[in-house]
Amino acid sequence: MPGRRLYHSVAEKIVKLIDQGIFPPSSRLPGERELADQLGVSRVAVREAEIFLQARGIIEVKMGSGAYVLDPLEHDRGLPNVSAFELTEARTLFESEAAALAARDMSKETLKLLEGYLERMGGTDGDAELADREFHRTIASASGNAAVLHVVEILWRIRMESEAVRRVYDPVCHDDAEARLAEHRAILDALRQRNPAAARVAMREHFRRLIQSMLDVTEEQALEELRRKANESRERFLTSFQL
Amino acid sequence: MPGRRLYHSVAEKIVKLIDQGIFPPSSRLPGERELADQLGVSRVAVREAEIFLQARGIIEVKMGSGAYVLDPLEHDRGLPNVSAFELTEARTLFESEAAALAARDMSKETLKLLEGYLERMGGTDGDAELADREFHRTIASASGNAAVLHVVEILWRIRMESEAVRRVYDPVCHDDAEARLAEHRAILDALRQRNPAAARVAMREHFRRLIQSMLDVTEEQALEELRRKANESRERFLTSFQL
DNA sequence: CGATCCAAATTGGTAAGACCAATTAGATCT
DNA sequence: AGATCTAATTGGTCTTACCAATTTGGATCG
Repeated sequence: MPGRRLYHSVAEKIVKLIDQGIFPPSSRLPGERELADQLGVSRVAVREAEIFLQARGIIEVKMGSGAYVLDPLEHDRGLPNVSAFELTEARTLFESEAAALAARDMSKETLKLLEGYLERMGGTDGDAELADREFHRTIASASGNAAVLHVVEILWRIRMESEAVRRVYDPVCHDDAEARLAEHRAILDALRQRNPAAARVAMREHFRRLIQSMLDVTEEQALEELRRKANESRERFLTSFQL
Repeated sequence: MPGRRLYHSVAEKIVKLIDQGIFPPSSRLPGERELADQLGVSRVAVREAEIFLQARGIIEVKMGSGAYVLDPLEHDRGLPNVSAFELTEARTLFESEAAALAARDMSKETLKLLEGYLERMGGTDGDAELADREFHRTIASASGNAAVLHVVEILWRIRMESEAVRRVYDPVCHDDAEARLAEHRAILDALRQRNPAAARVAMREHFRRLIQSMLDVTEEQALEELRRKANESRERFLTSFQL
């Protein structure tokens, strides 16, 4: 199948242009007739390619308007409906077990990798979140169990891509860099000692403090919401009085 | 998008016929011209629908031959490359934590559900595997944490759909019904006592015995492989001698 | 009677052309 | 400057024609 039909090679060419940034997310592809001209195929082949790409969630076709490149975030990514608290509780339970498993057999190379991520987490170049993710992913990988790694990767995908989770995590992570760094250092120390129980405890401690910070932030968000509603009531009352 | 274009409604009609079992996996759909007649649309609309369904991995189109319904197992399901042992180790760590979490607050309804699944697991109507899955899923659901449930569902999907895992699990599960039932009974008892530590231990014990059985099976499989290779060598030697 | 071969039938693949439906852009009017 | 209208541009559906690949059925041969 792949590559045998004309529409498939047309689709591949379009995807290449998207990947090269020539047509970034939200941009509009040339019209069917123009693309057919440029690629030296019939309009049917272009239409078929675009149907294929639409089925794959890569573009969206609008009648009379054109074909638009979808932002990858607009795909259905199969993310569950999970709150930040639920995610953090799950991470507490599962990532701590991954850390304990990894601590049994740490290599020098892995420890050096983790040290490097820790350093980047303390940096100021906006790379901290990615380094954080890689720190955790490296630990899961060091467990030597592909299923464990897969689960940790899924948890991190939820953390990075779920709107509901980000709304709570982002303000917390904005304010807690120092505590987070210290906790990750403690995790690394336990791993360096190849002490599974210590690694489990250090990882759980990290998430316990994270949940506490999240409670602070969500309380602040709830207070902000209450204040907003009180202001609305005040304005409505004054408006009624004036009428 | 959905339902707006003709090809989309054609695709939906085809999927309905597949879901109704009228065109089961591996069967061949009617030809484009015939489908176009039956549905009262042009052949182009049928082709477009089939391209869409092919992009979704639901059918496979062969030139000169026809469109064939794919077995769902032939999709790319995004399954990681995980061994049966890795999966079981991960389940040991993670499902035991889910059970401990669920044990904190078990409802009468959930316990009754679990009892029902246990009964079906002991039955002889080939329903045991599904009941087993639902037993575990219900526990994860009783944890009250959607992220935990999501992880357990993913682990079960790997268990059910990964060829490598099934090759090891199936012979084990064929032989160990009695032990499995007893272990699940122990898990249910711990949950009934709302004892998180006991639930964790019972779940881990279930997997410890499963891993032992898996070791037995894989040793048998390895011996079988050695015998097969020895037979091949013998046959090759005899053939050479005869030439 | 079974196996083989070959032509015809059937299947999907590609294209051109016609016309309809929806949107956008530009011109005109107030 | 904003509103309205029209033409241009866009995608949507269909018909027709012909090509490429596979399957089927009948004829022939051993």
